[in-house]
Order: sequence, then structure tokens, then C-alpha cells
Amino acid sequence: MVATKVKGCFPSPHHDHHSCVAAALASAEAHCTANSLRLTELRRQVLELIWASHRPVGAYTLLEQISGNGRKAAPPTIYRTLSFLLEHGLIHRIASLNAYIGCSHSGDDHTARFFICDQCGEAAEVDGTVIDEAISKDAQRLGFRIGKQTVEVAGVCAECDSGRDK
Amino acid sequence: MVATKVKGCFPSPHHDHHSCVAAALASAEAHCTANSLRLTELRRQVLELIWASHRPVGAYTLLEQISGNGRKAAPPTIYRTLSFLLEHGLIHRIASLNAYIGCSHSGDDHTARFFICDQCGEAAEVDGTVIDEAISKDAQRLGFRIGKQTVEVAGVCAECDSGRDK
DNA sequence: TCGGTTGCGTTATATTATAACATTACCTGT
DNA sequence: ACAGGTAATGTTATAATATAACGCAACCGA
Repeated sequence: MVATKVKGCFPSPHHDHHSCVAAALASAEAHCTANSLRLTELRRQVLELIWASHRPVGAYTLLEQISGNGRKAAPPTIYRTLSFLLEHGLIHRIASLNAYIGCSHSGDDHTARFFICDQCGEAAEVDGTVIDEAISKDAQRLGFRIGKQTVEVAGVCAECDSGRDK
Repeated sequence: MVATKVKGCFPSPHHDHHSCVAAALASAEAHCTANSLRLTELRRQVLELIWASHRPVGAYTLLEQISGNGRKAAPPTIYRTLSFLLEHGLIHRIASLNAYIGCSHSGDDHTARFFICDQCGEAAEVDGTVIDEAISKDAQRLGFRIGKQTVEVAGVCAECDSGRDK
């Protein structure tokens, strides 16, 4: 069972999620070590909470969770932690949901595209060479120098769509 | 001078903006008439304020503006109005900015893609057949049924980019 | 003009996010 | 081990964005 594939996909409901989390954490750790970044207890904890599912999760949900953990935390705590994780490419922010999700390619400074299921809430990050080219093409026509991209496609995933007419 | 082109573009700094507004308002009016929708004074006013520029504008900015206009308004007023305009395709919401911008193709139930300049703040809505195909392609691969799309590319527009090294 | 529906006013509050400053933990050089 | 600086976290307050709930008023069709 593989956690992620080359071009991105929705996780099977039967996938070995522990290995997703393990891989993500290991990758994050490696990236931090390589770049002299401190993956503190708090940061690791939050990253792990984010990876608890493949669903984007809100800042205040995370805040409650780390507060429950014997710690009491205020908003800046979680937002600072999220900033760190975002800044170093360990997570992504889903603007259309004001929520955060683990990055499947930790550390790479790639731009991410997401397909997000309205029904199960899961999100698939795709390595969008095709989409990327299309955007570049339009940008070129406009003489536009591309910065940060936000590509979030809501809809219904294959899993939910098939269960629909049972 | 033309307000909008077929595939979308950044407005020239010298374009005749009055004609943009006039066209947008006329188009909105036509759409509302055709669909038995009530483009009330408030709605028209807000739409006009949104069209005051080609920059996405925040809800509370609009709120201040309609409040200044002899009226005093609370948040629900502006949000209800924005909901109406969004629902009927007269404006778009820019998720990455929590802001709103006039729709160049009023009434069509098209999905919009935006290029947004970080420097001047202007946004160009493009009719993204190319981007659309790319997204459809990935969606098909995933077995994903596409719903609402959010495609917002930040960066620097040609105008600002050229002025940059003066 | 009656009566229902839609739009708007108003009050209160939820949700998401940041500013500013204090304190603690950590690392570095000695 | 310790001093001193830097980075991380705690804490308090508040900003910015958005919605719930309820009542009144305007509009419109019969």
C-alpha cells in the first residue's frame, strides 16, 4: 500500500494511513535537519494532527486539540506554528476553506493544486504539470509574471460518487 | 476602447472605465430583468461600488461606502447583497483575498479564473478554456466530478513589471 | 387592499487571524 | 558550566471577516 503516487490521487479508504503519517513526519524531519530548521515538539505535534486525516483542518480545531493535550494554547500559538509549517512547505493552506492540509512533497517549493471532495471532505494534491502549463500559457499571453497560485477544485470524489447511487 | 476582450485581459491604465461600469450595469440589469430578479437600489449601488475599480474589494470597505452614502448599514446588509450578486453571477469572490470583484460576463454560470497583480491590485478574469481543459483532464484521471473551482494566480502584471526597471 | 413573499434593519455573536509585549528554551562561544 | 544572544512560545488584547435570528417595511400579485 502506497501513501502517495506520482501525480497525486485520492487516498483509498483502505490505505495504510499510518504509513502516510510516518512518511510525512520523516520527510519533514529530514527537510528540517537538512535546512537547520527546528521541528520543535509543538510543530511536530501540529504537523501530526494535520496529518491525522486527508481532510483540510481549521486552525481553531487544531488549537483545541493541542490545548486538550495537557497544554493550554491561544490563537497566536497555532498561527505561528502554521506559519512555520507553511513557510517551509510542510503544509498547504486551502484558501477556499480557511483550512490547512499536509503537503505530500514536504519541503519542495512546488505550487500545489487541490481537488477537494464536498462530501467526504478529503483532498487530493496533484502535481499539476498539465494545469501548470495551461496557466503559464495564459500568463504568458497576459505578460503576467506568476507568483503564488491558488488552484482548488471542489466537487465529488470517485469514492463518494460511486456510493451515491447504491 | 473596449472594456473586455474575448479571453480576458488586464485593463489598460488608459481605458475608458466609465464604459466598463456602464456595460456591467446594463448587463446586470438585463440579466435581472430576464430572470425576474430584483436589482434593487442597494444591490445596484453595491455593484457599482464594486465596479469602481478592477481591484477586488473587501466587504467592510463596501460597507463603509454604502454607510457613508447617507445610509447606515450593518454587516448583514452588505453580506446579503454580496450573496445575491454572487448567486446570480454578477460578481465573483476572490478566496485568497476575501474580496469581491465584478464579473465581466454577468449572468453566465461560468467558472472564473483570475490573475491578480500583487502590485497594483488589479485582477484579470480570463475565460480559461486552456486551464479548464487541463483541470478536466486531471479530474477525469481521478474520477472526480467537478463542482466549484477556485483558480487565482497572484503575481505581477505586465504594466507593473515594465514600470519596475525604470 | 389584502396577504404573502422578499428585502432590509438591527442586535448579537461566530469564526478566522494578527499585534504587541513578556517569558522561556535553546544554542554558541568561552 | 555559564553568560549572552536568538529563537520559540506564552499571554492579553483586538482586528477582520462572516453569519444567526428576529422584526419591520416594501413590493407585488390576486
